[in-house]
Order: sequence, then structure tokens, then C-alpha cells
Amino acid sequence: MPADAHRTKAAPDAGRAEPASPLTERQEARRRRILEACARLASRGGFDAVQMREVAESSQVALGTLYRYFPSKIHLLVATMQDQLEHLHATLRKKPPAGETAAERVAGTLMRAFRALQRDPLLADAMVRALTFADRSVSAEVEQVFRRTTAIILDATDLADPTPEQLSAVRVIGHTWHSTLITWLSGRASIEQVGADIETVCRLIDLTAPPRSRQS
Amino acid sequence: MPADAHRTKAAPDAGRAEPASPLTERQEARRRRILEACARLASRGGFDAVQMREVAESSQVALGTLYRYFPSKIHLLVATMQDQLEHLHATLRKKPPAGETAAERVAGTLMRAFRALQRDPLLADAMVRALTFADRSVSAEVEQVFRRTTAIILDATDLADPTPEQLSAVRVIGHTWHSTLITWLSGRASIEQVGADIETVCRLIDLTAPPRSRQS
DNA sequence: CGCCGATCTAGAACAAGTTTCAGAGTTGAT
DNA sequence: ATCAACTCTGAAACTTGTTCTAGATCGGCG
Repeated sequence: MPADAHRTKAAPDAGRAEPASPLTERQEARRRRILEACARLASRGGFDAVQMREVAESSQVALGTLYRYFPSKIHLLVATMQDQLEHLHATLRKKPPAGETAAERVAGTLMRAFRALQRDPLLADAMVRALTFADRSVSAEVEQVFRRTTAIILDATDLADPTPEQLSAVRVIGHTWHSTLITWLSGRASIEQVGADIETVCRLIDLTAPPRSRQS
Repeated sequence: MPADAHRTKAAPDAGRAEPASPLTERQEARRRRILEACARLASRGGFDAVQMREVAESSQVALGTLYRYFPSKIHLLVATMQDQLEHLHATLRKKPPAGETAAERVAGTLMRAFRALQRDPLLADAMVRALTFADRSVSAEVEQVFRRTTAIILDATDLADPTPEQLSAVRVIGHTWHSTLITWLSGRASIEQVGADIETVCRLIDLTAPPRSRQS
């Protein structure tokens, strides 16, 4: 059962360091080659162009090995998303968004992220489709992506210690972000509409935490 | 090119009557059998259990015919969702939700819808996964589902003629509904969390339309 | 009635995700 | 250095969505 091996052995996973098992250098390199090949293929062609045989060949790894590292195409794409989100988060940390209210900062952050994804719509499409298509067997990995998204938004709010209400708002914002992204990617909404919806949902933050007025 | 034939001939589509082409009785019956078989299979087994060969056999139709009616598994599941949503909408119309504010009524409606789907989680899973996985080739059908969802929410607000702002809020609520549903279905959120997030997002409606105060 | 074009059927064929397996390569501990 | 255990490779096999083909049926029309 190689899928099991993945869970216990070959998945370095992503708290920040590798909690599960050390992973030799060559293994780390393989993993990286795979993720890069995946992103490369996705970025032309989108979801359909990420074909497991192609990824394997393109990253110089046998098909079986690919499946040991990522037990399904969905796992692979979700991991790719996690990877890209980490880059994005790092970038955002360097230049945190300006803005009076938390809502403005969050909206600004999300629109910046949105523009980043716009530059590579097919990659974005592949990753987001994988994310929402994922079933229970991927929930751990999906959970991580959501945590990262939440962290990005929470960073933008600049809130020291959020109430449950605020966490709920942040979750809703995250959901909206993913949904509008999908809607835009399938050509069912314009960029303006995306912008409007992002701004709309971001008000929820101020609603539960006006700069310094209501506190329980 | 049978897929093309679908678009011009065999798809009655769903404004309310059949705009495209008459569709004989037997054809209507076939279509209905297919949708029912799809729902039945989805309802045990979920997305994976809806196998095109099974659907075909179960609805007493040849595989090729199935594909003439629904050009892909995704089309089929999205059509099934549209079908189910119509039932739901009809039911809701009969007993509109009570509540002081628009937010309460919308939240009430959505939670009722949510409980309806809870009764058949696997069917819900299959439909919603198909919906968000759909690519451009299904956008017309997906659009219809979103329109129906929007109509349901808008009905609950009881607003005569919504501003663009309110429409944006309604869209965001719709997105949140689908996302939380997915999150719950993949076991990444509890029912309480779903309830909380629905209530949170529904405040957006009151925010843009307090019962009778702000008007442009 | 008998014919025509569209529709339906049965089944083969193809594509891409996934699994499996035998053998070669690495690694780590002794 | 050597052995055992684990990992990687290459290739074939299997599954399920999708397409294709040849022939049977159907519905309308002269």
C-alpha cells in the first residue's frame, strides 16, 4: 500500500519544516521537480494538461514514484497550490497592504493576490478546481490550504486576537475568494464583479470589529 | 457531432418550458429516467457512483443516447442539481420563511435548504462537486443553477428591486452557501460552523438594506 | 405502403487516472 | 563490505469517462 507509505514517509507536508520524516536531499529534489513540472504544465493547458504520465516524464520520475509522492492528481494540484500560496504569503509579508480599515486592507490584499493569479489563469484554474473538487481523502491537505488562506487574510486584518465572530467572517471571506475566483475563471463573471464582491464581503470584518468601538 | 446535436435538439433546457425543440413524449420520459437514475445512484455512493454506463443501464438507454442528452457527466450532474433546486424552490415558495429582517429570512431559508440536502449528503456532494468542477463548456448550465440559487435568496429577502450592492451581497451569500456546503460535505466543518458562517454572511443583506432607513 | 432522415442501440475503441509487479538501485546498520 | 529493507524504475493492466461505428427503429410524408 504505497498510498500509506505516502502518509508516513514521503510526504514532508508543510507546517514549515518537515515533521513526518526527514526526506533525503534527492527526495526533496524529486518532490520539487514534480511540483515544478506540475505548475509548468498547468500554466499552459490548465487542469487537463496536467497529465500524470506527462508530469512523471517531465520531472524525470517514474509514474509509480509520482504516485508515491502524491497519491492522486488532486493531491498533486492541491500541494502545488499550497506551494504557490506560500510564495504569495511571503511576498505579501514583505509589503503589507496599506489602508485605514481592516476591510480595506483585506480587500487590498485579496485583490493583489487576485492579480497575481490573473497572470497565470490556467494554473490558477487547475489549482482551484482541484481544491474544490477534492474529496475527504484530501481533506488534510485542503485544510492546510484553507489555513494558509485564513492566515493571509488574518494578517491583513492586523487583529491581535480575533473573536469567533471574526474568525467566521474570515472564513466567509476565504470562501468568497475561492468562489469568485472560480466564477471568474470559468468566464461567468467580470473582473469588476469580482472586485465588487470582494469589497462587499470584506465589510464583514469591519462589521464585527470597527476600528476601536465595540468590544465584548 | 452528437454533442452539437444536444445543443440544438435534445436539450429542452430549463427556463420553464422547452424553448429549443419540442421533444417528444418518449424523449421527455427518457430524460426524466436519466435524471432519476442519476439522482438515485448519486444518493448512494456519491459522485463516484454516478458512472455513465450505470446511469445508462439503469435508465434503460444506450450509452450513446445518454451522451446525446447530457454531453458529459458534469453536465448530467449539474442538470440534476438544477432539477432538485426547482423542487426545493417550489417547496420554499409554498412556505416562505418568517423573520423580522431580511438577514433572518435568508439565513432561515438557507438553513432549511441545508437541512434538505443533509438528508441526502451523497447526492448533495455529487451535485455540488460537479458544479464547482465544471469548466467553461458547462457555463451556461452552471449559470442557470446560480440564477436559481440567487432567485431563491432574493425571494427570501422580499426586496422589490435590489440595488447592485444588494445583488453583490446576494452573490456573495450564494458563494458562501456553496462553499460551506462543500466544506461540510468533506468533513472539514461542523454543522454549527456552517450555521455560524451562514448567519455571518447574511448580515450583509441588512448592511446594504436596513429595513427602511437608507435609500439612494 | 414504402422511403428518408433523425434517433436509438449495442458494442468496440480510445484516453487518462490509477494500480500492480518484477527487478534494479540506495541506504543504513552492523 | 555486506545484508536487509526500503525506494525507484519501466512497463503492463485495469477503470471509467468519452468517442465512434454499423445497424435497428421511429416518425413523418409522398
